[in-house]
Amino acid sequence: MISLSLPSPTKSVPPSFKPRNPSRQKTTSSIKTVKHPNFELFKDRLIRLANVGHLHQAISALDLMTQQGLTPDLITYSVLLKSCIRTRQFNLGKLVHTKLSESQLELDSVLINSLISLYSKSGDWVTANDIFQDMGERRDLVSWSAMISCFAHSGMESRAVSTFIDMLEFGECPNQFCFAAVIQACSNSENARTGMVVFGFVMKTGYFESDVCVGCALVDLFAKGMGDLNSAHKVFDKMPEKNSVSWTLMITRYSQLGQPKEAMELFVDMVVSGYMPDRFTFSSIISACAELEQLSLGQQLHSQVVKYRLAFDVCVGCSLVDMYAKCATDGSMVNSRKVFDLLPDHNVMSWTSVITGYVQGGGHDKEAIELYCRMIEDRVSPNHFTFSSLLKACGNLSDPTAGEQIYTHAVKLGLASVNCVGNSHISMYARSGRMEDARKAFDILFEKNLVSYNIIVDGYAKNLYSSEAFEIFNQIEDTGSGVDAFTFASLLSGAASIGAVDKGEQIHARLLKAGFESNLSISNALISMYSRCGNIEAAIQVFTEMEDWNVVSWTSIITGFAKHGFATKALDMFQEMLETGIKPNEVTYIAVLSACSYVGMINEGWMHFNSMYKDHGIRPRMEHYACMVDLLGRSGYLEEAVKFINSMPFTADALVWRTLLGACGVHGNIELGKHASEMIIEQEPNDPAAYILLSNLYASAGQWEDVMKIRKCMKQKSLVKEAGCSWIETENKVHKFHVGETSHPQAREIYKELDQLALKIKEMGYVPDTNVVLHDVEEEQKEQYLFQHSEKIAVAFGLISTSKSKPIRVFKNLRVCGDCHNAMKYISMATEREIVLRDSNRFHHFNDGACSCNDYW
DNA sequence: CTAGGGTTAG
Repeated sequence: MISLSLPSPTKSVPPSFKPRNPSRQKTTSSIKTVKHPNFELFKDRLIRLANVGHLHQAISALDLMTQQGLTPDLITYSVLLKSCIRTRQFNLGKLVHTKLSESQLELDSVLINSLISLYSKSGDWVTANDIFQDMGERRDLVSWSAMISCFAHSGMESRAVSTFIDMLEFGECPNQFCFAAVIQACSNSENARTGMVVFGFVMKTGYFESDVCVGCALVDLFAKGMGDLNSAHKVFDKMPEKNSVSWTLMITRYSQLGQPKEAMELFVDMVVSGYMPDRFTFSSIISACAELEQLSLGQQLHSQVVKYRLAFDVCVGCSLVDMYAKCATDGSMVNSRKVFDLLPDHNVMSWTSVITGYVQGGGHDKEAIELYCRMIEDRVSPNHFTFSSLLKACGNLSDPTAGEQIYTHAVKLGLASVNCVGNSHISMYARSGRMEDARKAFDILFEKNLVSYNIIVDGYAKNLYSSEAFEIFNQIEDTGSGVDAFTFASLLSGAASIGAVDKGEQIHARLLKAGFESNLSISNALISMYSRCGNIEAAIQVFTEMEDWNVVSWTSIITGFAKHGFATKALDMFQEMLETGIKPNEVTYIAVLSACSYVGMINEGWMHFNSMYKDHGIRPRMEHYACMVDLLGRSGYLEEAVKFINSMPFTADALVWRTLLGACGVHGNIELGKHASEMIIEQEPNDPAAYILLSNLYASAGQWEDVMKIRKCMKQKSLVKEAGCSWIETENKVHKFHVGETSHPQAREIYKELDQLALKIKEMGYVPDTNVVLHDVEEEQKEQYLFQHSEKIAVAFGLISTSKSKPIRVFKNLRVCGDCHNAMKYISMATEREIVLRDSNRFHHFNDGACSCNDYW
């Protein structure tokens, strides 16, 4: 289960612990016996300096002693080392370690245990473990406990547990320290079962009653390990002795496990019961504010901590950095950064807090990586949390090159084997679309947990590798580690991306069985799965049967109605949502505005656009402006759309211009289209979409020379158009088709069906729209090209392989072409089948010769 | 000599 043959990373100053040369030892002891008259004097002074924390001076005193031929004894070193650990001056501690190695003294277990503690606390588990491994006979219960604890707080909980088991086999009997450490390691979903065994064990020993630390560890076992706050609270109530640490722990867990209000109430209880809140307590309730996104309360607490003189404490500082980042409604890091910059001392946590703030705030990923560089310059060593956030930033940026560099740093520090770093590494590749690398990163993990599985399943699903996604899903069920809400959510969104409604229904059945019926996020995922798979009726049913709705539920159903062309229904739902007192968010407004734009409701669109800031304080973002450009442009108000773009409070990005270019295509406005594509190319010179859209525009106007020019330009830049493809799910399998696809086993039947369809619909009045063919060839050949379009192939396959009672649901990665749209109407009439087609933008329901979009798209 | 509360991946 646990590999001991980890690649050994390069370490800083690895002192040797091999047994000393015996003759040399004799010399050492002979020096020791000859006591210089000043020896005790030097030693006393040194110890006094160390105890008051003047460590630099103490180390100078140590050097002076050695220069004068005096050999400081183990006690002197021990005091010095402890002081370094206590004051968290780990670099000085490591310096003492080097001097200790040079002194040739033989170390006893007490001193070595201090060294393990030093490296453990400085985040260097590799060196701590090397020292532990080299101890041999001298290893005692304290060493084992220190090592277990080291693994536990280095994010290697399973290794901590296996070390504990090794210890038991070795014959050591655990004490309260050891129990506290191993229970801590068990306080996560992977090891909670083991934790419960230890729980039974420890309750017989009496350590629960006698030791607050054991009690705290048990509170966490239930809270973090089992996710069961009620039981955690019961343990807390039963603790015979409480202190501010145990109170703070309980408050923190309430806040972290989604009950920040209860955390606040408990804080009041604590103060009323006469316990003094300290820096950790403040830190915890400031975090509760961040959870509640209550900026004003957070600011009040900020002024409180200023009064308590805790404002410059690193720990409180971290939570303030986090709170200001999470509560900034405009995504600005200004306040958070101000708090960070004012902190007099920075450590790993404060750096990690601000980096994480930048990453989670969205759109500040580059700054996060810059901060990391500054952190390195400041010689602060990052830990596994830091790397998690940084790799996430690289994933957000789709920049696997930077990610690989950062991952290399993690490898060097021995942190790549930490679960959350490995998981972020997979996620980084998956989000950059590099699934093969993601799979490699997944395969090299020492230990896979549920999160690892969820990431890879999600990656496969989002990148449309459906069979791989479900293969992994079956593996999860086999491992028995339990499928959780995240897995279901990933799978549902995967099924939704692919449009695999049969799979979606299966997952639905499974999650009902697993008891996730009333889980809000899952229900929301179901709404969007059914809607995105083309079954809006099922989506409505899920929505109606829910017990409670949040803004995501409402937004999902509004988006569903909008995408399926039911604009009025979408707007009615929005109204209803406001009446029930739910506050809309940015995403809700994207749904509302696009509902208007899909059907050309200009007045309503303007009304909502103006109201979003005025009535709800939501500042329109680029996407909202793009919706308005779409609404105006496609309704034919191209000049107004341009005027609108020029009046925007920020520079329009490529998305906005691409939207306008699309509208120019619909209305054949070549001049404006040229302008729009220039604007896109200026910002994204290597975006093939701009060239393709412009070339389509020229082609539909018959300007073949211009088409050729664009082709040539694209070739020079080696830009490739995203290949169009369509797919359909039948009997749990996704069949994917590209243009002119012939590799499908049933290709012969499919093309036969297509030929028959062509004849039939032409008789009914269908005229091929050869204008959309972008090649300058003969008419007849153009018609042939048209009947090789992927969406037509997919529909033909659907017709020959599905039963008549069900609608045919086809999905396309790009926008549906004009000729296909027209042909689908005829096909629906000729075959008396409903055809549901999802393109990159919206749904088209073809029924009896008409489309639900009323040809407005 | 070893211990408890603050950050993290989906």
